[in-house]
Amino acid sequence: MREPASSDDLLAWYDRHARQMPWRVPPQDRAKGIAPDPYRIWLSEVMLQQTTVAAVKDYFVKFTSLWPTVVDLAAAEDADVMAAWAGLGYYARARNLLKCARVVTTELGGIFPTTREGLQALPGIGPYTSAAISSIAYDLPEAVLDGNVERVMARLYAIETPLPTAKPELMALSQALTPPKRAGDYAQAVMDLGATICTPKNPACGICPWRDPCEARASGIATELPRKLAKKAKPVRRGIAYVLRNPAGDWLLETRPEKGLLGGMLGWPGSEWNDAPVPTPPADTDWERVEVEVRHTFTHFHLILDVMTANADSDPNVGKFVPHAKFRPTDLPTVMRKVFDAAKHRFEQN
DNA sequence: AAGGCGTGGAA
DNA sequence: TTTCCAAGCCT
Repeated sequence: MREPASSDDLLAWYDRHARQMPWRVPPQDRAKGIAPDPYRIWLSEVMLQQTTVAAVKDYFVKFTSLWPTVVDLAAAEDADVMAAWAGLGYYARARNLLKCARVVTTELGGIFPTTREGLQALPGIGPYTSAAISSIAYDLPEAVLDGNVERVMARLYAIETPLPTAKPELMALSQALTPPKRAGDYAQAVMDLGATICTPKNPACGICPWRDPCEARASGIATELPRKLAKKAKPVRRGIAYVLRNPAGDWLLETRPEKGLLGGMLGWPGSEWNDAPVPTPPADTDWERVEVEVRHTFTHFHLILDVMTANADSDPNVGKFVPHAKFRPTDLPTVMRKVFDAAKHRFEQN
């Protein structure tokens, strides 16, 4: 009979192996009573939703440099925040980030709620993020359940039920293991374990602090868990993007509608994206097609774009010309930056 | 409540 | 090349 998993064993491992991150207060500092800044924990957790630590780090540093407090962020221009988020993906997060910052600033005096319920009432904060802020920022014993914890719990207790059906069961197991003290360190420890030891493909069971109590390891099925329902195949859609420059060298761009794909972001005018896109040139001029197609994969479809370029002085029927001096390709979402990269050689001087 | 919503790195 | 998937939320 094996001993059940203990949070103490994991915390002892975390004390020695905690990863360093720009938003993290290391366990040794935390033990001295140094508390994390709820603003930084909130910002990091929103950025980390479905996003890797490696991708988030630079964005976190940029955001906290530009906007050191939630009050600073609330006062920012929408376009500046969307531009700073460009490339990170899931742009609804950036829109909700601003909404949340403004609610906290104008209705809550710039102070984040200190309960899970209060946090979860805010835009962009769901079950995971409310638990993460509660535990990491306030040391409340709220259990986090993200992809890491799902995998660790499924293996530790050999849960064969596929996701997402197994979520409630995994949540109960996660809550049962969450200790009353050091809840913040514990939450970060399970996620570190999932990210570095209990990985999806080749878990390093030999050096896992929970190798003894792990039921999946005992049964030799660790790599098979968690089981998941099959996912749908991605369809291929096509589209046409138009890159237009006027005689002054300005670029024709449009701010996309708030809702939907790439909502609120800058982009090139273009057709709809479907099986057989209808051309929608934004100005009446001589368009030339770029030889190479742009390929990009979104969450639920593959996209192939034809890129059309032109120089024109007639008034376009959509969008706004952005002065060349103010145009930064890095302000564009990635698919639109790819379009620019494909088109730019057409506008280089000879 | 099932599907929309980004991106880049790893295998 | 393709697939998987990473600290999910919203509708």
